[in-house]
Amino acid sequence: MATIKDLAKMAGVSVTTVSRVLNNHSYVSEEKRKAVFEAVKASNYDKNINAVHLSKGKTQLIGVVLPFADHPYFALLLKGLAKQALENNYKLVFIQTDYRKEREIEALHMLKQKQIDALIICSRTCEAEVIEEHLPFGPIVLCENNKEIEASSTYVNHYNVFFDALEYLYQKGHKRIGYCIARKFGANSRDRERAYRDFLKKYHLPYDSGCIFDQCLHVEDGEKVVNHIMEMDEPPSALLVTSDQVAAGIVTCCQKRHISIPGDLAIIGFNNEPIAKMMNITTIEIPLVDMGENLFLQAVNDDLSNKEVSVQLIERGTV
Amino acid sequence: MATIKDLAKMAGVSVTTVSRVLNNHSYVSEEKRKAVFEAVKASNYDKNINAVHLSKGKTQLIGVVLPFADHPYFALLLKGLAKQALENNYKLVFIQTDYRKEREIEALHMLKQKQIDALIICSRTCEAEVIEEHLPFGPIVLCENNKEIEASSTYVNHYNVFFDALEYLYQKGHKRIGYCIARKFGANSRDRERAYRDFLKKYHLPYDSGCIFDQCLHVEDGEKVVNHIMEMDEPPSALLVTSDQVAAGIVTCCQKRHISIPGDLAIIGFNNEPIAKMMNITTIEIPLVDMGENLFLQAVNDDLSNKEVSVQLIERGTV
DNA sequence: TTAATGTATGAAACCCGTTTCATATCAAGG
DNA sequence: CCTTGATATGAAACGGGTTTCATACATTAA
Repeated sequence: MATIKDLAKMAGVSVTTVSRVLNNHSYVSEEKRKAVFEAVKASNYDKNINAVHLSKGKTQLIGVVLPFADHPYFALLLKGLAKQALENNYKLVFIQTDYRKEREIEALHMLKQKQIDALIICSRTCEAEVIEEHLPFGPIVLCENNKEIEASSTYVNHYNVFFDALEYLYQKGHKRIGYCIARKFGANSRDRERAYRDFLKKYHLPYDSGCIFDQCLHVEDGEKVVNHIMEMDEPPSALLVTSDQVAAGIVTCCQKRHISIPGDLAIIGFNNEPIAKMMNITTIEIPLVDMGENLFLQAVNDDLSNKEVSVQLIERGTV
Repeated sequence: MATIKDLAKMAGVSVTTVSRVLNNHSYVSEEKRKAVFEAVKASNYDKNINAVHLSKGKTQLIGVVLPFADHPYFALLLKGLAKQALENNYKLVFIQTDYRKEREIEALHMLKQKQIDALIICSRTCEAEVIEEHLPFGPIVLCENNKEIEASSTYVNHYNVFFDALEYLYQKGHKRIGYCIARKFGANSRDRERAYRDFLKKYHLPYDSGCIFDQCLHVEDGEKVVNHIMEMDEPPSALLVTSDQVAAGIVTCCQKRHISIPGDLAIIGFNNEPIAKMMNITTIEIPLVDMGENLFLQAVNDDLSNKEVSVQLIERGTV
């Protein structure tokens, strides 16, 4: 491949002038500009973008950390991220962690190594301190309600959302409510557990860890939950299910087993995924695409901000 | 940030020696090796990876072109890609095209600019010639049955698969069969249309463009299909649906409308997505994660290969 | 004893752009 | 006529690594 030096020789100008032409700087005569463009065409020249990156200290690359993409929650966040990346002339580096710390650290490392200009962590596994250590190397944006870390974030207030949803079910007469989450120890899960405990305390209801189902992510996990519930002495009469995928699985499975919804079991899903509409599942809509877009913008605008997004209960047929 | 020069000064050695230590080359005395490591620790040094990229002419970055990730088909491909990327110490650059040519070209451009070492195109929109033009700049891997382009590929033989599926339905007594696809003009869709026409010819059945539904991607598109079918004078008795998402939408919608499946309408889905199992949908399993893995490996091993993967009909309750 | 080989180290070239700085011309303003 | 500012251009430094080449000493084989 030709280099900028070759172009300079071909066009009979200095490399500086070539660079100026290629970057649309002013103060270049029309004559030389033309000569450079002709050389570009003749040699099928293209920049070695790595030289640009090195020189500028920027890569127009933003890292995105998420456990996996084959779930609507992350796929929709990613969609929003990708949309803004495109509009702002950035590319995304996709870092799939499977919730493994070392992979998240690898992503942080890319920031330190200047391979990416900023890092967006859609779901965190590392300790807060590890994140903080890397803050000097570039913007890190989080998708959680975390005031402890000095970083921008876009998040759902899962404490409030959960509490409100529990209240809603309580008003509908439910006294024994359970919930399904993806993993026990995420930041969001902890907020939800706090809300759950506070709710139980408020109404003097007993806490039963058997009503909390974790590892619930995909449609097929709904079946596990239903199987489990059928074996319980005192099964919950209502379930908060933090993904409509799982909610859909539960509803489908209950149909097979002739468990009436909402009669025997009420369900509130999350995210308002398309399947929730199709299956008439009551759900809490989270504007995931918007959140993705906002996360991206926070990553490139380096002033700190924390944005709480609002969610909406969509009442359908499962409560 | 400290540079390799600073380290050299601190450790009292040359930059060459520092580089050797950092890259684990032999022929460095234990004494100097130690001195360098101490300097690294003391200065919290890390490489500027862009300098490495420029120097080596490689970035350990592989571009992935796909229209969007919020669909199991692409999300699962991506999962396989990400798995192998991790194992082989590469990162993926995620390029969402929404099937827009200019974005695909941008991805090809990244290859020319050496920002990525190879490009994997999961779903192509550009003309073959555009791809071919970029072949000199690095490996391009395709996810389609294309012998015309001199590139590696991993693909499903959609002609055969479609033909076999149509035969299967024909043996079950269906004479009027339709199908749902995502977009009319992809490579896969053309193969399928050929199979469809050949099948009709073989059994002297009439071709009716009204039995072909495109823009079918998500669950909610299933509803559109059902609405359309209900208004047809001669509706198909069976449908090949190239995504279980849509198949699930159709099944759900038919339940609401009291259309019996498979009685009034038989359905064969594609991909064997989890929802197909939950909803007992007959489907053709495509090993998407494996395909993703293979695509990745083809991208980094630069010898050409074309791998046809085999699929499997999973008979369940919708035929 | 000598030639060949292995070990150890550093100077300098190289990868390929961007940017600063110096220099020069020309037109407008005072 | 002189100063100032806009226009135009190029040499060289810079970003920060990797790699080639040259050199030197210590072994080892012949």
